[in-house]
Amino acid sequence: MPTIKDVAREAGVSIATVSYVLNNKAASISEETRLRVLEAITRMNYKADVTARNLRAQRTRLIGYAWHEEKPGLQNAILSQFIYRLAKAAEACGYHVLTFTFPTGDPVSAYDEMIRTRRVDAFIVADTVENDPRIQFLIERRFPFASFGRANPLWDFNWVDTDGTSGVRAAVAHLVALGHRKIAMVTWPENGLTGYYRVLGYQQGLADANIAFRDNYILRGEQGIELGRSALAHFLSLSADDLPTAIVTVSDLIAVGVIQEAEQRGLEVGKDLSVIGFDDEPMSRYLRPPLTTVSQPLETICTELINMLNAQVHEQQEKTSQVLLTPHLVERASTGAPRRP
Amino acid sequence: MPTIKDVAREAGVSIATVSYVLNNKAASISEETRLRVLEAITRMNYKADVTARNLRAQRTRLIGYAWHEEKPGLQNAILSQFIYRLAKAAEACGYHVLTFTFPTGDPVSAYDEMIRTRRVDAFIVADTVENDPRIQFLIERRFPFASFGRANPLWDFNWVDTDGTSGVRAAVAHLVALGHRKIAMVTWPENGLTGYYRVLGYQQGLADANIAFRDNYILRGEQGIELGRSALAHFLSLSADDLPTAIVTVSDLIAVGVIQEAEQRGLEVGKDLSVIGFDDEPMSRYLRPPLTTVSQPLETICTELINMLNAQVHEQQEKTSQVLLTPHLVERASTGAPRRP
DNA sequence: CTGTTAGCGCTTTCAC
DNA sequence: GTGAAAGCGCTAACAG
Repeated sequence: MPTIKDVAREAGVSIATVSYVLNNKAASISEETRLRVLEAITRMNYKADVTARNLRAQRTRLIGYAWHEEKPGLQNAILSQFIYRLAKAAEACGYHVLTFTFPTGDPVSAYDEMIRTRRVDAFIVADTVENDPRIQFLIERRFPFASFGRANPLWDFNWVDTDGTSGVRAAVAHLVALGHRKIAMVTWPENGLTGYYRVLGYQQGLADANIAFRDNYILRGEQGIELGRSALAHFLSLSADDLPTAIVTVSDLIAVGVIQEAEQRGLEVGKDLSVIGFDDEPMSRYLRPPLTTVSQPLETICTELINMLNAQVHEQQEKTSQVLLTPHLVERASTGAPRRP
Repeated sequence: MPTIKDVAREAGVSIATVSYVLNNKAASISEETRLRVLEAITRMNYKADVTARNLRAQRTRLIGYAWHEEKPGLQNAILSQFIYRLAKAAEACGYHVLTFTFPTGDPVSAYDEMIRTRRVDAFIVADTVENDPRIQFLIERRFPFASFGRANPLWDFNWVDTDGTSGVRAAVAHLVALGHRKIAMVTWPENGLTGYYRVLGYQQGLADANIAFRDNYILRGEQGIELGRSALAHFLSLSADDLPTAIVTVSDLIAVGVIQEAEQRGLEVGKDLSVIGFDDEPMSRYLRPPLTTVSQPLETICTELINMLNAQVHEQQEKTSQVLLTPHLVERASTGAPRRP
């Protein structure tokens, strides 16, 4: 591998000159030598050693992303799309994404290690939980990071999030427009922030249409498909008059469960029962019927996150920013007018 | 951030001494100074700067992994599990995984860039295709890498792969044991190597049971769920006598499509029709019925890959190795004895 | 305009 | 046993 010295020798100049050419330093290099150096560079197929550059510049151009242990069946395909888009957005700014893992019990020390060894310039945190200890830690440490997801309304840090409230609200509005009045919801356990905002959207959507909120129309649980199945079973066990005609869920996976159970019980989804998911996973358009769902604007999320990092790292900006992105509803065939409104 | 100098000053020794202690260099440091240094290190919360170390050692302790653009609906959840396990296996050896992306048209130049800038010490290549240009390039370049997946039987390089042949063969054997004789297969287009090996297993499985191979029992296509659906539709269009009682597929996603179509047509999967997938995706156990499938030994795959890299990078080993891992069949309820054998 | 030189933080000979 | 010093490959004052 040629170094800057080799190029300098080849071009008959000093290494400083090569460096100037490399970095387009205004320190005006004569066109003649510039070309000579450039020619030597291409001839030797030279590229600057990034480690040496980084040592000199005291940065790594690396963004840390902690890879989450996936609980079987619980995770969605969204995260893997997310990291792909993140890598792309990072590359557009000359960064790369360095992945690492952390033990479930102790999320913080893996981040700490990365900071102390100066492995990365910043972090992207995703899949956050309420009062996420990683975020608390990074705030205290005053280390640059941006989060996909909120953690605590009182904490001041950079985050981007999908506005789950408006997403679910739009979902409910869509159902109401179709003529539904008996709309149930399936969501995660009570302690999560993401679920909280989505339930809020559900309640707002009902309120918009002057529909009373009923406790027995909301069901909570952990596991995606299973949850969807048991949720529908639960709703169908209500008295005939109370049977919901539509079900809003907080993930496509849950919606899949609802659809499976419905088909098995001979209900035609989209006709007898309307179902809405959340995420717009790649497979959702291929379900039968294709799933109406709320689409997460992943690409925008990622570019926003990277922008925040840039603002923080480069421009030493102290002010944090928060971005709430309105998702859009993708109307497909799993929703339709109720049979008996 | 404290540097080695700060520690040296704090402990009243030279930086060399600190370095010796840090690296447990046999250059016998007296127990007394060793403790003094150690104490200074903890007091200052010091950790060696990894960039400086890397520059000195001429390595990065980074493994490059190119993130593939995911075609919506085509990808499986396996890859995202794979990269998590890979990150874990890498960390066990003091490495981290650096992700990058490449444009579909030109896979090679992104790898080239990483090499020339000395960004990574090695690559892990996954999701390979026949005659994969990335592999050809890395072989020519003589750059350390290991591949999850084969590419060309004539090329000599490090790879680990799931033995699709034995996996599908076992799947067929399972069906035969249950009493099936009319076993069809759904697979990818003809040009892929992975699909080739799996079809081979299908043929071997039939041969094992003295069942004749029929052309119209094999269907090919691209898109997972859709393919499964249309495949079943095709098979059901055969004359009554020819109707297959079991279907083997090359992915869980395809199997999902088959199951969906079957349910919709009133067939009870596991009774009227047996279906087998491949991959054992996280969600597959939660399908109704739970999917019988061939499980990829991801954890072993990843540790093997990292081992190969270690052998190549550390021990300058020239000899390549190839590992074919036998997957195991996970028997669940989507398979059962045929109704009319 | 170009070259000399001092580091960035660390490891490792080579002296003492 | 410990320290001085060279140097990994690069950038950026500072001279000239």
